Amino acid sequence: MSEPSDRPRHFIQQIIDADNASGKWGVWTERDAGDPDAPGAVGEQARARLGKPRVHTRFPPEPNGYLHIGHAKSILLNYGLAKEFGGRFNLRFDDTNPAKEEQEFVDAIIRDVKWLGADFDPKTGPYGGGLFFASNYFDTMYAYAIELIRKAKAYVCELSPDEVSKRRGTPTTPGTSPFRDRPASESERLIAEMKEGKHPNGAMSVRARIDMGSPNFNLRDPVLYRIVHEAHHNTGTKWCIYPMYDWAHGFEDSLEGITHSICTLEFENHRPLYDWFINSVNEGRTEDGSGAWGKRIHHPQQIEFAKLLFTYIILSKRNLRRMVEEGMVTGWDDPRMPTLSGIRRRGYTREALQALTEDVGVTKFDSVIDVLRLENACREHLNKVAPRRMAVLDPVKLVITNWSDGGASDRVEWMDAVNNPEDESKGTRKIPFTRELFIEREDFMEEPPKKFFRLAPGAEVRLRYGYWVRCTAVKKDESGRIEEIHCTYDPLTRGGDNPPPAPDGTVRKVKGTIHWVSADPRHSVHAEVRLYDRLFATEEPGKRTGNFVDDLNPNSLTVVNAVLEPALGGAGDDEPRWEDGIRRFQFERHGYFCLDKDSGGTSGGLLFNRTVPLKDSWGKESKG
RNA sequence: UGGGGAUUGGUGUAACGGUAGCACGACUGACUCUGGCUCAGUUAGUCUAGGUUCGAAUCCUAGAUCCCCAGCCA
Repeated sequence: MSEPSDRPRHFIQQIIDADNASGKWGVWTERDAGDPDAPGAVGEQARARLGKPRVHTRFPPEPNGYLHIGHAKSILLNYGLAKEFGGRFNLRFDDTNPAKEEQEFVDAIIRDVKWLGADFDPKTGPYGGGLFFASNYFDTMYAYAIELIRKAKAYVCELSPDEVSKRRGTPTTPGTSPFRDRPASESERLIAEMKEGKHPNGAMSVRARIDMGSPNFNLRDPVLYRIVHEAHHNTGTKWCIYPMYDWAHGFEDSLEGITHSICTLEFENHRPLYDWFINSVNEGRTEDGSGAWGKRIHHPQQIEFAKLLFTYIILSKRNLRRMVEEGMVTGWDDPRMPTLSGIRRRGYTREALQALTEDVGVTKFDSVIDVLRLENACREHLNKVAPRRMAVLDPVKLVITNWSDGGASDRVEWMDAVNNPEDESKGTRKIPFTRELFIEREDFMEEPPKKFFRLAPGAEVRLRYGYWVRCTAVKKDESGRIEEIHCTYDPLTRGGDNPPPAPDGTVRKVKGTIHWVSADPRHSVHAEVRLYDRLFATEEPGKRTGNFVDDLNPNSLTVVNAVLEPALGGAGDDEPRWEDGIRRFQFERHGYFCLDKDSGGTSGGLLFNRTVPLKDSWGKESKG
């Protein structure tokens, strides 16, 4: 199923190759390979999986915010590995802190992960391993905690959070707790009381007894459970104690049979803890379950990689949340936001994200990707598939003074326009050409600089798919603003084609081609078009002043009233079936745009978002 | 100045003791009914200093720089 690739294999693929070769994780069996009788690709994969080396990955978000493009790398990496090796991929909510987590985020995350194409559902996804919640493992984790207390590897500590912090020690001096040697029976009684809600928040905690002198602070008797009297989105008020990340995470992976637990670099210091907890539970346990402690539990391997960062973009959940809460943007799905919901609404495609993440690779080096690459990945995909349309964003009227030479002056000529020059199969559509048109104001200059190939007094240009026109006059209002550009057209250039050679053999050429839309209200539609630019004006928002707000780009949104060719008024037969339901177009010579979800809403008007502009080598040059 | 990671053109990434390659960008040019696309070409790199070796980006030693860690966050 996975495409053969000549790309070099990144370090995680190499680890898995080696694991598979050594048989480290065993093979898929009837018990965990999935339903072989399921219809289609799901059953097919389940059958194909049997007897093959196990590769089981997961994406474990905390539902305390929306997912962003950084997460896309992790999702695509984990899902991609499962797919490449014919394994399975889980979506698991790491919902161990009721104070921060909400159902809204759970729903949004599920939506975004699905949109990316990482189908975790074993009923529909051939590589789907399932949807899980860490909170469903709380009972098991609690039992493990009791086990560790009985093994003298954990204790209840009655130090306050503040005291624990104070007694943490320094890199070279060990920390202390007066409770680490108390009898197991006492700890067992207290943890039960904590669980029953007999103690207020912060009164005590359960701690692992590891090494108060470790230079790795994570090992200085880390907290396993803290008291939190708060309702949980999944377990309600059942629990008054909640497990900490380190204590919970390895068990979540273990319980789900995860083989490769992939996380980001900052968790490297936590790996000893990940291993210590599982090893501690396994101490005294046996392969066949004989003995006092029962059967050994599965021990996945944690692997860390560098997260994805971009220039001009902020990806900290805390700051994204702040932008939403303080109204710097309209919401988590504001098209300027780097959230998956935001860039989806902006018009980005999952294919672009897939291509980009594939492109930047997987390493342990903290790299920062130039946003241009994100934009380019999007252009590259959209260029291949987006249907072309004509739209004038800043209209000025163009009047063809000799239109009546070719017939009635109010006649409409229907021109053939190519839908996608990159894809002949997309065919053509008809666009109405009339005596009065709109062209882009910036496509005309009274005193053009050298190399300005567009319209100017006396100059001739091609109206794309229309006619060649030559400017003969300009009409201005009192303020000197151009109201109308008067032109004559050449009937021999219908469709925008070159005219036949003159009798003496010379071929007339035109340098510029500009787009246009009929000015006749019956043959055009209007729309609000939102032109988005970067949310931040500096490469590293917040670097200068310490506050990212200072680097907000005041021009991140420009709203214009545009006039569009009529085909944009409704879905056309020539449009692709976008799998995610979003209708995307290229507005010729402008860029890529998509219909906003609020389009045709209460106001009834069309509403487009600019996803990304086309590259513009003229704009670059003309600015100097 | 404790511990854990990392360092190859402007950016990202390969080379796993044997020709430093690829992609993006930038710059030239060609082509073009989108100043888009496409095509061709140019540009530019092994953090430093020693050592091992016939041969080092790769191994060793010392150093430099950057990132992470003292939440009852994840």
